[in-house]
Formats: sequence, structure tokens, C-alpha cells
Amino acid sequence: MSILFKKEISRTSGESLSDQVRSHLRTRILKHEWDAGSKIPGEFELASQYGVARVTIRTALRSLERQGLIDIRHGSGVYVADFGGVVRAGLQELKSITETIKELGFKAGMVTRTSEIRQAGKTEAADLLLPQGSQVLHLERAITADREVVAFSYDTFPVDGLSAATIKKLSSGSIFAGLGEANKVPVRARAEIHAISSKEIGWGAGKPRNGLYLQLRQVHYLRDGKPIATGDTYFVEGKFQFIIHRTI
Amino acid sequence: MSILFKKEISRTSGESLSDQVRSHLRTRILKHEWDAGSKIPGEFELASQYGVARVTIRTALRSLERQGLIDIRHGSGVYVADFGGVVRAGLQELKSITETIKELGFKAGMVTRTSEIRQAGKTEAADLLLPQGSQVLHLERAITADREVVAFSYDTFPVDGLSAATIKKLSSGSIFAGLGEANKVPVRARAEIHAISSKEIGWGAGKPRNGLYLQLRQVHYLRDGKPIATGDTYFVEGKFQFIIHRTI
DNA sequence: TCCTAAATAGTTGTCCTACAACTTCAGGAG
DNA sequence: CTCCTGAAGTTGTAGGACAACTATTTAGGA
Repeated sequence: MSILFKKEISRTSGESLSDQVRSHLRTRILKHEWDAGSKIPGEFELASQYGVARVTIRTALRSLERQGLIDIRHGSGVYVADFGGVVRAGLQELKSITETIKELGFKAGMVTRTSEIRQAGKTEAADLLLPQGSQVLHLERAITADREVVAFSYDTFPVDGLSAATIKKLSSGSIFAGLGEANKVPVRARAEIHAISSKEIGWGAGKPRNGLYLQLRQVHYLRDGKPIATGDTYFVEGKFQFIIHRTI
Repeated sequence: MSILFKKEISRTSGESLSDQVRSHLRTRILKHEWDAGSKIPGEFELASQYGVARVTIRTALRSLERQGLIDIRHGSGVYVADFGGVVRAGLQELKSITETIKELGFKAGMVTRTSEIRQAGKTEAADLLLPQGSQVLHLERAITADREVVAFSYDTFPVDGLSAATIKKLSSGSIFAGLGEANKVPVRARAEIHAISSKEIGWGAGKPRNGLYLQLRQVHYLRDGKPIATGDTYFVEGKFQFIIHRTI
């Protein structure tokens, strides 16, 4: 086949070629360009389609394999993973919750309940490697899908080094957009998972009666390893399906 | 530096070179050969140490990065991930629970409560791609760390194609060992995570009073994509720390 | 005819060399 | 002291070659 997607790949965007190829391939897979379980074009063919080297394709494919989207078999080919239906957003892909909700086909919304600048707490300071007493921005938000509350989120950012405009954008709820403007997009996060039953969490009409949540306790990191944000997100049990692809 | 670990790598073991290098590097990291946050030898140096090509080293390093053990920075080097302490087995690494417990430094144990061969249920048959009415081996076990119950596990295997010896080994509790003997080691699993509060789950003295569990609903797959096992594991909240490394 | 084994084509895994892009640090100019 | 520049070191990408593996086809024998 000829070169199909060379124009989709930019060598001056700051994003690595393999990351761009991965994103594009990911979209093609999620749009069902190939049936589940079927074979996708080989590495040589893809390299020619995107106008990049085979190494670059391999890097992208390896990454998609780890995400559970495809299945690379030595000597045979690359297959779309068939897990009996729709491939949902996996928990190990780092992206904003609202983006995930949109990808699942729902209308994502957000209601900010609290937005304040205060001193960092003890664990917050430790997680963010801040000296005690540093100023942080603290947000409390409810996240909705099709107007239904699916999670309550408590997030904290160090204000040092952030412009007033960025802080305002963060306060309005666009976390990833705000951090992106400040050129501080997290590329990695460490998340602890807990089952929580509590009446203290949540507020308003969307608060579940049984108080049952899946808690995600996260710290976000920049490319250079520095922590940039921390927070607890409480997902209302049953409103959100979490999937992890586990590999050796 | 000279060639240090060439003898650790076998070209006839069936396991790919990059997988062998990854395992070996993983051990070196977990044994704290390098401090957390410090730089490990570069790709050229590692390639020379193991007597393999740089591509092979890169594949292994990429994999370790996904597991959250290291941190690859373009133009700078490879660093041991520093997440404020010991890096433990993450949830997205597929390995037996008992193995994980051992790696964490505890004494792993197991008490089988039920072990029977019966007909597959509806969802079991669907998950395992079995015709209705197929025979399956069903196990109910309590998993302990230092004699304390940390999880209750309900697992199911199709009997067809398994030898009597293998079934006996499975019944005794050594899941991965039993499947390994039958040459049916799962290499991939799809897990759904839920927070559960129930009095129906668990038994005996280790059953938590609040009935709060983190449920892992899994289906295990072979390399060729065929499902080989399914099961629900209920981890007693607070007894086990789950960590996920999320990346873009 | 049926089954088995060998040849064959196609695909991923590894190797090699070279250069591009990026990070870091040292040294000099202001 | 601060800022800029350049050099050295490291990972990212390129391209070509062969090895190892898989799946299919073909040839041969019972």
C-alpha cells in the first residue's frame, strides 16, 4: 500500500514520532477499522503507511500491546485484542476523567464546589516534595457523565511557578488544559486503589446512599520526575467500569 | 565496562532475549543495585554488559518503564523511579498473588475451602468461550500473608484438555504451577475492579466485620488469545496495597 | 484417499551502523 | 553574578540485513 498517513505525523510538534503513531493507530483501532481478533497490517506495511522507520512502528505497537488493545505474535502478526466486546478506557492510561467519559460516549460535566488557596497539609507537602507551609490550590469537584454524578474529586496543586491565568484556568476545572498552558502536563502517575465506605465523602443529590466508593489516591509526575499534583478521586461504585490489562 | 551478564542470557531457552534481560534488570533494580532516583548505565553500556544489541536493551527498558520501575528521559538517561520508598509489585503485572505476597516479604499461605468439578455457569461459560454445560473445576480459597487472611478467591478452569495430574495440582492450590505443567501459562489478563460491601463473601475467622472488599474480576488468556481461567478475588480492604502506574 | 513430513512464504525478533534530537554542564562574555 | 554558547553524553529514529518463528502449501508414502 502507499503512504497514507504521513501528513498526520509531524516531526516538529515536540511529541515523539512513536507517540504520534500510537495515538493515530489507537484511534483507528477504537473506530473498528479492523474487526476484533483480526490481523492488522504488518510492521513493514505500517512503516510505509506512516512514512517512519520500522523501529518507530514497533515502539508504538509495543505500547498499544501493553494497553491491551493489540496482541503481537512472533512469526504470525499483530492482532486486535478480542476481549469479548467493547474495549473500554483502561485505568493504566493516564488521561483526564472527563476525556475518558467523552471517549466512552457520554457527555462529560463538572461542578466545582470549593476552590481555594491554602497551606499544604502534611501528606500533601510530602507527596509534592514541598516545604511545609507552602501555598497550594485545592479543588473539590463533582464529575458527571450525562448529568449523573460518577465521582467526587479532591485535588491539590502547588501554586509556586504557576501564573495567575493558569491558576484561574485550573480553578475553573480544566486541569489538563491549565497545566498544558503552563507546560506542565503530567506524563506519569502513581495511583493507590482502595475500597471505601464513608458518609463523609461527597455532597449533594449525587451522593450515593450506601457511601460505597472506589478511591483512587494519585500523585502526578512530570517528565523529569517532579510531582506536579496530588489528589483523591472517589468513584461512585457501579457508575464507572474500571479495567486493567495485566501482563507478564 | 566489560561483558558481565552474557552468561545469564540464553539464546535457546524459548524466552525472548529482551524478556530475559528485563527479568535480570528487574532483579538488579529490586535488589537496590542503584539508589532510587539515580541514573543507571546507559543503553550502550547495558548492551555491552549483556552482550546483546541496543534494540534489545531498549525493548526491555521500555517494558520496565511501563511497570513503573524506571524512568527513561530523552537526552538524559535512565533513572530508577523514585516514588518515595520501595517500589512494589504493581497491579498491572500479572503474577500469582502468593508470589506477590512472597516478594513483599511475607509468608504466603493458602487454605482451600471448596474444590469441585461441576458444570459451568452462564457467565463462566461466556468468559471462557465454552459450550453450555461444560465441565469446569471450581475452587474457593482463602489466601494468607503471615497467617492473616488477605483475600478470598473464587476461581474456575475448564477441565477439557487438562490431565488428571494437572487437575490435582490445581486443586491443591498451585494454580500457576499446575497450568505451567500443562503448558498453559496465562500471559495476559483482563481485570475489572469494584468496591464491594457484602456479608456473603468470605468465611471463617478472617472474614472482615465490615464486609468491605476490593473485588478483582479477572479472565486470564493464553498467548494465542484463548481464555484459560476466570475468577473473582476479594481483597480485604486495608490488608493489601494496590498500586497502578499510569502513563500516557 | 488419508496422513505425515518437508518446503515455502510471510511475520516478528534481533543485530549493526549512522545520524537526529534532546539534556546537561562547563566555560566565556557581558 | 547572570546569561549565552558550545561540547559532550544520552535517548530517539533511520535503514538494511538476517535469525527465529508461524502458518500454509506441497510432495511423498502408507
